[in-house]
Amino acid sequence: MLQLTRDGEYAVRAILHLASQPEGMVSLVNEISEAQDVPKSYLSKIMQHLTKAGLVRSRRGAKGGFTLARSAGQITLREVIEAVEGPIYLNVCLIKRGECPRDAVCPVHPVWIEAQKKFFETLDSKTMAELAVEGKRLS
Amino acid sequence: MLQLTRDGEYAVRAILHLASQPEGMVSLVNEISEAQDVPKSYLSKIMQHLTKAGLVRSRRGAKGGFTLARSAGQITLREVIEAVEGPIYLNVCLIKRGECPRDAVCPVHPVWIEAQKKFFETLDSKTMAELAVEGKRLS
DNA sequence: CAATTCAGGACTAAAATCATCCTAAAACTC
DNA sequence: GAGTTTTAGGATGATTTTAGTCCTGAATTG
Repeated sequence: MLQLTRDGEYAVRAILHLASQPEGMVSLVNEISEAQDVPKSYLSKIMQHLTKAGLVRSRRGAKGGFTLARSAGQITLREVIEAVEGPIYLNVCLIKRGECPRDAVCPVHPVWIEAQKKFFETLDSKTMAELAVEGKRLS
Repeated sequence: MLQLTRDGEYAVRAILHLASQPEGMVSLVNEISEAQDVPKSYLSKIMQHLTKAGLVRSRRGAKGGFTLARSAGQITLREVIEAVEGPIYLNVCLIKRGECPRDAVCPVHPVWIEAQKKFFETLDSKTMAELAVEGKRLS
C-alpha cells in the first residue's frame, strides 16, 4: 500500500523510547509498551527483531531489559525501519536490475530511482538522538 | 509494505501506452495488455478506475476503446498512481491531524511530512508526455 | 441482427498485516 | 537451589490486501 507498517512505526517508537532514557538505564517491554502505546506481545516480537539487527542489546532475567546497542546519534530513522521491515524498495523494479524485465527501456524507472533517493535522504538525515531531543522539547 | 502495488504500476504502463499513440487513436484493452505485459482481465479493471478518475475516456462497441481524457502533458505520474491506489500517505499519521493521537508531541511526524513532500515533488515533476518521449528514445 | 468492446459484479487463492498465547531459557535474589 | 523476573522463540489465527479470473450485460457499429 505504499505505507509504513505498524512494525516500522512501533520500532521507531521503541528505539526513541530507549534513546530518551538516561545513559545505561534498561527498559522493559512492559514499560515501553505502556509508554509508547504498543501492544505488549507484539512489541516483544519487534524488540527481538531489533536485537537481532544489532540496534538493541537485551538481557534476560531479573534486572534484564533492553538498551541501545549503539549511541542514539549513530542510529538513523531509516536503519530502524529497515531493521524490522527489511530493505525498502518503493517499487519492485528497484529491487535489482532485471527484476522488472522492462527496466532497460522503461522511462519511469529513473523516476523511481530518484524518488527513492530523495526519500532515503530524508530518513537518513535524522538520528534517533536528534529526534529524542526534539521529543523532549515537544512534551 | 511501503511499495507501489501492481495496480499503480499497471496504471502507469497503460497511460504511458495511450500517451505514446498518435493523436486521436484509440487503444483496446487487448492491445495495451499485450504491449505492456499486463493480464488482460486485470487491466480491464484498472482501465475502469482510470476512466472513473477522469484520466481516460472510454467508448464501448466496435471502434470503441480508450483514449486519454486530457493531454499527456497535463497528467503527472502521481495523478495516475493516486487514481488507482487512492491518495498516498507514506505513514498513517499523515492521513489527517489526530489520526495518530501522538502526532502533536511526536518528533517523527515532521520528518514524515518532509519525506512525503519530497516524494510527491518527484512524482509531480514528470508528466506522461515527457515520459512518453523518453520511452520512445529508449526503445 | 451480429459482432465488437467496455462496465460491473462475483468470486478466489495466496500473502501480508497485526496481532495473541504459551513454553523455554537465562539471570538475578535470597 | 528454589523462586522470581524477564526475554526468546514457536504456534496460531482473524482480518485485510493483493492480484488476479470469469461471466453477464450494456453500448456501439455496420
